[in-house]
Amino acid sequence: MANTDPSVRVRFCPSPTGNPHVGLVRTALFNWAFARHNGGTMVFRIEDTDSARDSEESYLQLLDAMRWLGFDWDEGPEIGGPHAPYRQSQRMDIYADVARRLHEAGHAYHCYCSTEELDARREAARAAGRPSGYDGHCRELTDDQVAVYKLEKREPILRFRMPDRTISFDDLVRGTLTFEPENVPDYGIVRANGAPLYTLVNPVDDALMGITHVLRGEDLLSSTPRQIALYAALAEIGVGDGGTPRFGHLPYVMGEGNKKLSKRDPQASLNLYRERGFIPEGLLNYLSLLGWSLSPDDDIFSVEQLVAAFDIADVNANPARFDLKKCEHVNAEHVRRLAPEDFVRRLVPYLQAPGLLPAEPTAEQLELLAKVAPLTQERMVVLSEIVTMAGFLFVDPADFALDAEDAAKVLTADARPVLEASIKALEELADFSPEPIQAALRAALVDRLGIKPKFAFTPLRVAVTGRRVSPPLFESMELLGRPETLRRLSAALAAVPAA
RNA sequence: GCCCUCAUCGUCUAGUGGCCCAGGACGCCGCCCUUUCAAGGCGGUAGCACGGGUUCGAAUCCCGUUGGGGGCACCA
Repeated sequence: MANTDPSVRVRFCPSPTGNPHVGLVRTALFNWAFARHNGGTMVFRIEDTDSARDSEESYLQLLDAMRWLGFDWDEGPEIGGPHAPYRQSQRMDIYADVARRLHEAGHAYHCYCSTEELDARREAARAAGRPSGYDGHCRELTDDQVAVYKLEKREPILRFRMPDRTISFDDLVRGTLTFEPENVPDYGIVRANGAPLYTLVNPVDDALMGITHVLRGEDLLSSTPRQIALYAALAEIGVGDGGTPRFGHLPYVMGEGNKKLSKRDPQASLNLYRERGFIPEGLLNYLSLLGWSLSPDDDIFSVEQLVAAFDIADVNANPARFDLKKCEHVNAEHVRRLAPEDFVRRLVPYLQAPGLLPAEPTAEQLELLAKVAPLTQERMVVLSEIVTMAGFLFVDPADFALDAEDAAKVLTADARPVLEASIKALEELADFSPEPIQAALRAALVDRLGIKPKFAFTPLRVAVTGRRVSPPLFESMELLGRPETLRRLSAALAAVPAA
């Protein structure tokens, strides 16, 4: 195991817009694993400075997602900490003060350029083959110029003054990165209406909260030199302890084709995976494989194993495509590893969703679930499959219906003798449990009628469970009970077309 | 357009100069097992983007090309 460092302080700082998505989860996972591996501190901060896009609902979903995934935090919403509050919307006074001091110290200046002017000059720069960032127009305005702008009732934004020097840093996953000053233009840090921007609040809070390692998405890579410059300015005016965090830029999680998985992409939605019945163990295992690996020949591992081995230095730099098939496989492996009681407990909500179980299941219902669960555990990929696999046991007999396609394919005239012989054999059976059921049906159908097992049992399966794919047949019959089993076989017989 | 970045089977990856005519996993294709579907077992398919260097030796180091991705906001 790599050396650990308890002084590590990392943060996960999403902005509450839209639903949590898998890219966000992977970022949270790596930060959390890094903190826990080192015995360091995990800070959870909410970056809600964009009132136009942030929502309380999204904030609540974020908290819920973190808890469901099993991520805990040492400082943050609901538990507080030495740097509280941890929602940026509650820290506006701090930012206003820092912005003022930055301005006074000459690290930032008022910029009166209008959006239209900016756009026009940007276009011109592009056309001329020059870098298209801010051109420094308002860097050194004279008092007269400012007076004119004020007369025109222009409201300035506050813009950070980038130093005229090469900035390079040692990225934890990419090595040394270097940026020349002409490519890192001055940038806005406070809106004209006084609201601070992410470009200001993110580094300010990282400095104030003593963050030592910033592990974030690759999309923030090119803004890193700006933040490093801001850090230096903050140190100069006495904000934070003067240190600059190390940065590690995680590769993208890509969707279909070659585009980054975006929040709008349905395939990216964490809620979707929860609803389908992915379990946190499976999802986190799979997500960790996107850019990292535990060992050369083992893809399936626990969160504990991940934490024990995780090092940001081992993370790949290249973007990874999200592969649903593999994600499902990894999840299935973890479903199989669940302890039986745990498995049963997690199944309950998936049967409640379609109304197969009430909000308060009875003891009998839970007992039945406990009996059928083992028959389904190793053939299940996601938990919601319990509905199609075991729904036939929980559905009200009056509502039981056969899968139309399966019935049409299997319950043909040929099935008539099979059903008749089966009903007879099962009526006469003394002990209605799997072994005797199998023996009796085999004798009646395979031995006596000479039907191949596959053709003998498939019609029974459809008649009893409603579909061609189900848990083992004889166990299913036992759990259903003789009366209902016979009733369904008779109903199927009645529906079979005459020969 | 400018800047940054990435590049091993279809996909995720192992590989940090000799252990690699490249290992694992998912997928896919066969076969076995079998009351269905899975699971499991066995076998197969498929890759170092290209071109130059450096070196006794390169998937591994350097340069270039090509291709992918990102940034260039009063979003985060």
